[in-house]
Amino acid sequence: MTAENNGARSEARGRRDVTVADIARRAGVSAPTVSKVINGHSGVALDTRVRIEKIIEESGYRRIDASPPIAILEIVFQALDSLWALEIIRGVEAVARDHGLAVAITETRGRLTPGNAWIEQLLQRRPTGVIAVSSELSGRQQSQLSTRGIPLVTLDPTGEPAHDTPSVGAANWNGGLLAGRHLTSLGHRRLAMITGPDRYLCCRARRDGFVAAADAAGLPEPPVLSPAAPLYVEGGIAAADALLSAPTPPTAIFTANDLQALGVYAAAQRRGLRIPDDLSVVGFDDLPFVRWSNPPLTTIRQPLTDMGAAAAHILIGPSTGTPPSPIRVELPVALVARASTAPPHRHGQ
Amino acid sequence: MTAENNGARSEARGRRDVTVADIARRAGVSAPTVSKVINGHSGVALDTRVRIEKIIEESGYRRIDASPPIAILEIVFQALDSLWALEIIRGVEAVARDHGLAVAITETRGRLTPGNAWIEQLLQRRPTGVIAVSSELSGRQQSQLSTRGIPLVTLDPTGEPAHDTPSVGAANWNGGLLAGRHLTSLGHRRLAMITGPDRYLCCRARRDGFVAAADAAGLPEPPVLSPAAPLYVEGGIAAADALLSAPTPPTAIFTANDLQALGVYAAAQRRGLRIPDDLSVVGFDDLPFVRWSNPPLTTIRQPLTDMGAAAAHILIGPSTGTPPSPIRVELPVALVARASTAPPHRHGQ
DNA sequence: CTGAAAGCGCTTACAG
DNA sequence: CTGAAAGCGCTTACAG
Repeated sequence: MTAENNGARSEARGRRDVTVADIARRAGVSAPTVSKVINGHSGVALDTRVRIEKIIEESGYRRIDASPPIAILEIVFQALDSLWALEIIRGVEAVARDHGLAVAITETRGRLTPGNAWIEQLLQRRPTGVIAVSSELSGRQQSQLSTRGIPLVTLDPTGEPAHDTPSVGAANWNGGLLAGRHLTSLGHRRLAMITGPDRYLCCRARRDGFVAAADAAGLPEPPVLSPAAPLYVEGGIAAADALLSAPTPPTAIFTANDLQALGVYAAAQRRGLRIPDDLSVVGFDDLPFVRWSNPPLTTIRQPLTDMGAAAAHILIGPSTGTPPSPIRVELPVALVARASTAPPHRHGQ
Repeated sequence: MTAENNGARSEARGRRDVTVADIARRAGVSAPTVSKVINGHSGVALDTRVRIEKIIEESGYRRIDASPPIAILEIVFQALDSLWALEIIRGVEAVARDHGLAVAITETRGRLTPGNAWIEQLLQRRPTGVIAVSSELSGRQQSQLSTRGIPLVTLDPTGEPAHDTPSVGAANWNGGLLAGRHLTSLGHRRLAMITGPDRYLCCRARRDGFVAAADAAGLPEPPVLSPAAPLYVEGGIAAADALLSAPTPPTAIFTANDLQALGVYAAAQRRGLRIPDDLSVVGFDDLPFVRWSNPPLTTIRQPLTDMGAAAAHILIGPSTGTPPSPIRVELPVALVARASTAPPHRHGQ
């Protein structure tokens, strides 16, 4: 008996599979210690653990008696409550489908880092790959995945992207810049922005790009920035109310996403402000229904479906077995000018 | 060490798993002989083989280190392009989550019956259950599932519900009735409805309920029914254009879903018709964003999230192993009166 | 924190 | 055709 094993469906393999014993030998430790590392048990010194993890990684270790990975791509969302999520799902699904994979969805219910119950369950499913959308796996969770050869991609990462995790995002800073330029070139001088939660890097990038555009246009005053508001309609309403109550209110508002922009619509409506005559509004995302809002919303289009597809490709691409290279894919963004923006002070009909 | 095993993720189980050794004991043979039978190797007398196979069957033997059926609920959609789908996903996800199950999504891209490639892949995944949303599995597909003990539930069934498949839906006929009553009690006499594709039973039920309300109110003429229109904004625009071009246009339009209602908004806007002053509109679904449309849409609320949750419960409930009983769950529907409806001919401000 | 020892479920090679 | 023995990959319990 050579390459064949037991306790497992023997699959024809060119080379002998690497075993726990192999790893132990290379790491100069015993098999039980390696076993502990693989299963995330405690009782292993940090440096030993790190050394072993590295060797596991290099060797491409996989349990010999493990069932083959399930043909599933897992997506983790913080919340599943906006078309935003569905657009991403569609992109992932289209690519997964073409490769005979299903798509599994879980929601962390607002938690930035999914719980450990989640990862345990996921590990049992042995998916082909994982896409974390606006979520951050803990270091332990990341190594649990890599130990088992399950690749991870971050979509629209919320914080410092981990060094070795590929990520996909949009050109957020550029989007903010486009919004700012559009408004200043229309002649607006008193700009404001409703910002999103600070922990999202994407929101900060949008804000910085917007401020940069105002700066480049030589505006006398920088844009007024609202305190961070939730990325929902309600968040937009509250922030817009505050902004529009100022002694000299802005003539144009850029929002961190489309939902907030709809909130600005509602707040403006209540005050009898007409859009775009009295107030210009620019959103971010270009969700399918905003072209049907009244008036149709000018917004920065983020290619959510393409982003989902790109993430899926990164996961599926290396079907040869090579782990995905640590890369960052940044997809372009575009201004979609519709009817919610116009030159300022255009009163009358 | 007793029920614990190795070479496998040990899962807490109430009862000890049956092993090859157990079977050997019961069959009065050695473990290697049982092993040969299981793996289809030669060198076992026919009667021995038959006896062992019988015991394996009875004992429900499963390799201890084999992966258990995957803890996944599969949802099949025809299209994944509306918040409608996401609401259902959320409902399923919440229940699945509580039971440690993931949710997998596939899209048939407009096909009423998913392809056979889909079911082959699904069978390999061994999901815990399947929810078909507005789709119909072929008889063969249904029996492929039932053979493997994978339960199926139909959500919002499009046609004749199969006799033995449980289904979940909304009180569509009643919803149509509510819409009609609301409009007639407001004083409307010239009603119209934009209908959905005929193959959807839900759309026909909505229409029939609406017509029944008009009838009950003693209207001189039955509602004008548009030809079947796609359940999207564009479908609503085209159908509304036709309806509003009539010599004596309707004063109120009921649509087969919210997206179509937004299409009516767009068509009305183009003609300079104000809602609700010149035209009342009632939608169906109550998608989250329609309360932010301008004016906020009066609509029939369909509890999509609850429907998803109900479907998941039917699948998960019989965790004892009994198949779900053939039932139909019909969830109630409610009128959500907002600002898109008013008495007719209320011209002036 | 570490690993020798024992054990598990399963399979192979081979003697009868 | 059958099974005792040896072996595999992995894990657990526990002594140091």
